[in-house]
Amino acid sequence: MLAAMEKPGLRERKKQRTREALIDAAQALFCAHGFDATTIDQIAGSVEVSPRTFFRYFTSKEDVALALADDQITAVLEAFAAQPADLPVLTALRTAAVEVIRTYETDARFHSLQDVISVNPALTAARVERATARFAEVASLAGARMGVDPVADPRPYLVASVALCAVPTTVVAWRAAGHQAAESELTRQAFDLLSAGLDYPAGPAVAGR
Amino acid sequence: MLAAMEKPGLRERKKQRTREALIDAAQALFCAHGFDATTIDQIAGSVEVSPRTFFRYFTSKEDVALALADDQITAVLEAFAAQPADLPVLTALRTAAVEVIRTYETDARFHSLQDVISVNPALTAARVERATARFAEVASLAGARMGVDPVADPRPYLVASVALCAVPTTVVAWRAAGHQAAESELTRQAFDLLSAGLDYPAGPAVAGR
DNA sequence: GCCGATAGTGTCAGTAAGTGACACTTGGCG
DNA sequence: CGCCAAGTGTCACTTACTGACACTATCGGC
Repeated sequence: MLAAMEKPGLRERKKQRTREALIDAAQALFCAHGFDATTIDQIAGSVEVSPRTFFRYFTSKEDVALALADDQITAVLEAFAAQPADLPVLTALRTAAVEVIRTYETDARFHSLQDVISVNPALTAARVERATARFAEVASLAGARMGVDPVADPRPYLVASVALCAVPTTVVAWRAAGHQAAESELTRQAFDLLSAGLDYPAGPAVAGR
Repeated sequence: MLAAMEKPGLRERKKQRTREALIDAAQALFCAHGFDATTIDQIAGSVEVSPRTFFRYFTSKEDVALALADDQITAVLEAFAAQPADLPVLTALRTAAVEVIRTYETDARFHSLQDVISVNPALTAARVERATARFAEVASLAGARMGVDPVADPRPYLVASVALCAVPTTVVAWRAAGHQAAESELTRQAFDLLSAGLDYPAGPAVAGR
């Protein structure tokens, strides 16, 4: 079960190359013309592959756009599991998330794709959908960390949903509003605010609106 | 601008009836056969209207399914604005959300539609999309309540995204996991946990996995 | 009560996503 | 070489959704 580092055979490697090529082509086209304006025919065409074949690699147009986002979630999961066991949940999760985002932050391809996703509401929502599909995994890890049963206690689920869904969404909204701070910094900030609790008291009336 | 309670004319009323009829028909069909298995032709047909006309009332199939969800968000917005100004943000938002959900909780139609949405990932995602579109409104209200500028301070946005996106998602996940508690109760609980902060310390190792 | 502007609807033709069936090509292997 | 199966292309099809244009029914003024 562990030994699988063998060179995977010529066929397998070709398949992998096709997959990568499709992702690259899709990203390039999405960045150039936008998500909606790009057709499957174009993506497939620019890799010299039939549209039918595209759908043998990706279940939908969204799928190819979110391939990297999926990898990112997986990476956060792994980093979360690797944190020292005595850390409070959100602290561990924050550290994991920030670590992962730091890794991607230098990747130009990642950034332009990030923009493509942020700009398109349907894509943004689809990313949340992907995240939702993995709540159970995060909740399970969080529950173990807290020493509670994630089936009996709603808190691990809440932590998972906030981390996988609210935090990235907030970051996107915040960026879209014109604040160009680094993703990792915004993420760290969001987690810290969540740690402290969100029930801010009423303040003095603010001038203007 | 205030006087608009006039009987809106025969034409307008007919339009409204068609809209309601389409929503009802769609809901019935969705509940009976599921979202994907229901076609626009069926919905339009059962109201004796052309498919083209359907798209003059709703921009998409999702749109008709989420018509009620939109109303719900609007209701929460209004209830939030109506809360006493000296309440802490999350407390006010929690009260508003619980009030609204209580209202809908007795509506059988709402419940079956809720199930239709939860069961379909694409619909769930679309609902998140709708919620995301209204972050700015909630953030603005929250900012005013906190006495801070929602453009300069990320906290109102965080509150908005958690309330509109993470909380309902958690509730759905929690229900899907088999816990049949009332929506309003789960929502209240989620808000209370958020108020207290989520950074739970590491606990003793839990038996089982 | 007639009549013209206009809102609402139907018809038709078209694009694009996504799927199933089947035939073909090509890598892996005796 | 020649077989098997994975991978791919082709074709035909369904369905969501859109634009153009013609038709019908309401509403306003006369």
